Amino acid sequence: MPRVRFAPSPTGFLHIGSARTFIFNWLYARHEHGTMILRIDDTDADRNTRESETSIFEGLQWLELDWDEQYRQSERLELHGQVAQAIFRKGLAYRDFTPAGAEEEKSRQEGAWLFNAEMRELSAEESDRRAAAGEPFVLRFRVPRDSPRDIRFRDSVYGEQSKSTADIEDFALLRSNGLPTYHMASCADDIDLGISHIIRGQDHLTNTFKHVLIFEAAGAAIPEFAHLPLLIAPDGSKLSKRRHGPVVSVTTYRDAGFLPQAFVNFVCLLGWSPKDDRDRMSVQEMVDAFSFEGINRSNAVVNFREDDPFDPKAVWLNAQHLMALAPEDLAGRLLPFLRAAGFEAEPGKLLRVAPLIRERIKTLRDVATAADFFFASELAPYDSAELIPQKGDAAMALLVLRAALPVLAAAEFTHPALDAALRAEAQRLGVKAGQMFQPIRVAVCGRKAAPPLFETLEVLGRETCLHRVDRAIHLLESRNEAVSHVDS
RNA sequence: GGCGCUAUCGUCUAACGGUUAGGACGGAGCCCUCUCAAGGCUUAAAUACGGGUUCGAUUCCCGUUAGCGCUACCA
Repeated sequence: MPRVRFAPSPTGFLHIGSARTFIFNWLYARHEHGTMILRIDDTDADRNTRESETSIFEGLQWLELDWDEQYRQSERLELHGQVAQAIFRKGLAYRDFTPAGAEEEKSRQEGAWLFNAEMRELSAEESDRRAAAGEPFVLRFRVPRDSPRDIRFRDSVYGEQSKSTADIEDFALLRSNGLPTYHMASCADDIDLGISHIIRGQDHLTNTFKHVLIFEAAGAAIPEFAHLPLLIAPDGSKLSKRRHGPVVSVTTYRDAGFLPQAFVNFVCLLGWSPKDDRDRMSVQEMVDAFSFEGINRSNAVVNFREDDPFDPKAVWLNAQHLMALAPEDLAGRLLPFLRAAGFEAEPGKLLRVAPLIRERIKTLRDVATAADFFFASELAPYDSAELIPQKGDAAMALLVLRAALPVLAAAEFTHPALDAALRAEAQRLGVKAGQMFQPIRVAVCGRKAAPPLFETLEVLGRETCLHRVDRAIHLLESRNEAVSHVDS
């Protein structure tokens, strides 16, 4: 049974790239009926914040994906130290007493810094003596130097990988404050937690050679690796909080009214393909179809813009998922957005409205602009010119609306009955059906673009409809007066 | 600089040596239609460049170019 982990470091909000790494791990775990582990990699006390950790959980919760085990790296420091010690005792690591940020900097700038021979060759006696004297040191891995050999591993995405030890520097295992570095803590935990597959961003591909060295030194089995191509901005730069702001945060998608399943769908299609022509997929379909073979190797652009923070395909997918939702589910998700926009929405009514707007909204948040007239007690002001139908004039609008009043007052208030009655009235008046419907639509909705008229009337109810049509008539009358006044 | 990785329409991708290089988003057009949508149909749009290998290269190899990553006592 595979065991996989998502190991974010709490140094900012959960961004879309990290979320994708979580999703790929989760998809693999669920596909293989394995174990999904969440591990907070918080060994860098200087940069970790509690707020960031909270926001990461917030982001993960929104995804509606779960995990089976949870750990915090800072609570496992003892283990990391033990593994480091074991490596040290085997002579595979050494103490480096070079003060932090000392002259080494210069030689590093010039290029190939691999190790400091003086420290690497320090005698055991002197090393022990200086350590005992309390001199701070960094514990470094002693990368084999005598006869360079190739470190190899097979990546499930990128294939066979190899790198000469001659190109790997003596990296740190323990910092001078005694805390483990990422490499150390991560490998020690991966060993201890029995991680079988490490699925992470491609930015770790070259780090993996170091990790293989650590696994070997610790006498542990080497896990499988699957590195994911990176997500990048339209200009090719990597996604960053500083440069791209909140558009890279998953909570931005949440707050904009994306459905988690749509977000998961969008993100999993970035760098992975089911190899058939499917694009809109349910979470279960993604789980079923997921495999490392479907992951490709080149970076994927999240196609956002300054003026539009969301990739058009994400928006389209969201609309697709919105339409696939059961009305009750949709209404339930719409409600908080409606309330946030200041509408006193009653759930029963929303359930009737939801089917009318589902094909007309791209995000949940759109409900505020698409369904406002259902919930507002008074219509927002609109231009009376909107009431004038195609190839008609104000007089026609007035005629139609006046005629509509008694029909609306008398007809059975159902979709088919209203349809029949208003069509008949249009015919009687000698106007086209559209010319009849449009003024009523605007009178009732306050705008031209709206859901189908009869369902709308039905949901709105007789009283509201009569009131709004009446108001529209007054609007037109005062408009006519104004016009004739100008004419004379 | 060193090392590693990558390269198909604007974007996400399919084509594991032989296709008129396919699909999706977005764009354009048409249809449907009480508006707006949704839906349907049509259309423009790509194999970075140069060498090989091969009867035949998007596909395999080499080089160039470009991009990305690592090169921290960050992860």
